[in-house]
Amino acid sequence: MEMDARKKKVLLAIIHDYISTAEPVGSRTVSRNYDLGVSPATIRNEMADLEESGFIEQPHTSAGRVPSDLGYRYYVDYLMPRKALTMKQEEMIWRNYQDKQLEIHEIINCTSQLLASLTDYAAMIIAPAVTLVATVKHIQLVLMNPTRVMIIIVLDTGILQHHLVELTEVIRQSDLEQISMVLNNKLAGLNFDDIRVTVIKKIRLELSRYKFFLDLVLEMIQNTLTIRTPSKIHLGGVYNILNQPEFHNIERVKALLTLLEQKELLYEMLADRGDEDLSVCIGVENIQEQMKDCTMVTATYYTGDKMVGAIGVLGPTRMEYAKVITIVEYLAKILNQTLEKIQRK
Amino acid sequence: MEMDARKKKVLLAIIHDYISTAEPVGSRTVSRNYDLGVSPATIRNEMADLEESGFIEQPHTSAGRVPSDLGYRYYVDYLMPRKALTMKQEEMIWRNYQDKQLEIHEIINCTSQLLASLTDYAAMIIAPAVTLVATVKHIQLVLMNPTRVMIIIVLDTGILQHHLVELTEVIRQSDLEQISMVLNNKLAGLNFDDIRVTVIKKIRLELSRYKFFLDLVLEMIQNTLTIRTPSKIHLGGVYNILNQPEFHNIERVKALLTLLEQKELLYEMLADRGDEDLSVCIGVENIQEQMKDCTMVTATYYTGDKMVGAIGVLGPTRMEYAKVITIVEYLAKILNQTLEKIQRK
DNA sequence: ATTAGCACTCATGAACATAGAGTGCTAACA
DNA sequence: TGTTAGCACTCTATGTTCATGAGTGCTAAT
Repeated sequence: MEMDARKKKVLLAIIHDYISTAEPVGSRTVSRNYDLGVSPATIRNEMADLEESGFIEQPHTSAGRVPSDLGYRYYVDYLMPRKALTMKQEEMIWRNYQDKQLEIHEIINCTSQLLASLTDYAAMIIAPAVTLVATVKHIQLVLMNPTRVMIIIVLDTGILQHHLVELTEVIRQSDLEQISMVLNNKLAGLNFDDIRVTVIKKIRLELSRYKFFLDLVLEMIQNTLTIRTPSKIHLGGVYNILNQPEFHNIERVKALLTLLEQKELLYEMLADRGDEDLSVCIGVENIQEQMKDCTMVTATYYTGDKMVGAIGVLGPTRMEYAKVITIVEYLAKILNQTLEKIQRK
Repeated sequence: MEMDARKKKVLLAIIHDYISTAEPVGSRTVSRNYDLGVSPATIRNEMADLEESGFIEQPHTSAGRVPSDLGYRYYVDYLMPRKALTMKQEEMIWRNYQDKQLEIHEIINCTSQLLASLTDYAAMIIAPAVTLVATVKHIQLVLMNPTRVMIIIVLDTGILQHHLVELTEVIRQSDLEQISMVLNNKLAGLNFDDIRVTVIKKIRLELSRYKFFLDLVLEMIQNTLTIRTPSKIHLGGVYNILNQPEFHNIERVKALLTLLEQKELLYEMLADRGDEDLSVCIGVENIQEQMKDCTMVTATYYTGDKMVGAIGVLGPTRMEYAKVITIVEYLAKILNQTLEKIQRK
């Protein structure tokens, strides 16, 4: 598509104007407010061309133009000016992280709220699959009653997993202590990759008389270290979208909220981003029908070199792309750093 | 207020009709659909009286009548027929609880969702302040790094509390083990009421050389056993209210959702019910301005004889009172039983 | 005490007129 | 050849009028 400089300027003007007003943009408006040095008539010609190329559309004959999904795409890929964070934003972020936080969950939670309030859209974060890189710090077995045992696994990242197990046989506190000891000796300091069949076998051998119980425990440890529970998606500021004029229609709100309740779907959308660090999914580019008027900006974050999670912002296609992208990228980076700090202890 | 039998019938008819249609009810409708054996004109006279007494109101001169908050109040207190659960509802409840659940959080979560889907309104549950009756099962101190310790408190109710503590001095694993031992010896089996100053003093004495660390730990144990964290309110099916015609106005939705985000407020509303087991707060009876069109039905639930939590349903004042009250009462009872079962182990 | 009858009120929605924003096209202009 | 002024045209949004119908309150008859 041959886009001369002026066409780009016109498209840019239309997109910026529409983003801030949510009203179709007319040739007059462009000519007056974005000094291209040409008359509305000229703009109209350009607009006709842009419409033919599919970058903008007319809601109806006598209305102004509105950017199409394709238009936004071109904007994001080629036209969008990169924006630095404002002082105010930096300060908000700084303030949010200043009290040193030790807990990952707390960090994730704060970040999702921060993301939402910075952007004024809905924020979502896949909690880090820290278990993939985490190592076992301590395993504790607590006897709740003669046939019920609570298994507690403490990871070095500060994450705690616990599970109640119901046994068919009675077990004594002293038995548990012995099992605990062996487990801790063998597993402490190891991560998922380290815990190989050989280790497991050794434990099985050493504790063969507790077989009926041991299998449950080992299975649970396996789960703790591998499962990325799809439920661990944090949403923040979902109600922000109610402030957007495109969501003054209750039906649309309902559709989207219903979608946001399906955590598995969200998980997919956030996680299946290929190897791009930052992804912008505009309108119909989203697989979900209900999201055809929405854009999702996502970024992945890492610990070391493993991808462990993703953060995202969901808003109308008429989104403040420059601002949102800057913020999402920045917060992903901050998450990287913060997690790495925890990781390094 | 002298209400003869027919007036009551008319009020009942108006309320039932309005609850199911959400449309103002006219004298014709009442006469035709609720056989009182009198003509519309007679009904009109009765309605005029009811309006004068404040039980019903007219949105405008030529509209039918709508129950007022006072009308609903009278209905709930004197007119409402008690309703048994339907087979379908019983089955839904039964199915929800059939897989034996061991974890309190899980139970609370399920219950809030169940409550919402049974009633079609928003459900909220204050997680049981189990810590008040819970006893300490086990205390574990895990050394995360030389100056950071994770304190884990396991309660007999299966609740786990943990906290990371940053120390100013270095501490060794062996120190922790000794502290753990003393704490467990002294505190295991005790609940909040049992843990008196004398016990604490004894511990302080016995572990005087760990003073710098001990105070932190003891403080945290105190907190665990006393604090009713206001954040522990589970909401379920908030979006159900979008299906109610009274919430087709976005502004109203926004106001209510904002309110629901203030957990402390919710906590107050749910908890401050005096000694009533079941409470129905209709329209302006709610302190919150934003809830003047809403009714909240709440019930408290107990473990043993201590009040430990509350469940509630929030919907428009035009609520299916009979159904909701039945369900709320029933689920509160079920929670009682379930928790007691856990309590008894 | 009840009710039929009737005049009156008011929301709702259709039909219609008007204003205004914006377009596309044409012809003139630099 | 690109740009622009001018103009007719389109379509939405807004406001007005008017008819309709649901529902009422009142009165007089039963």
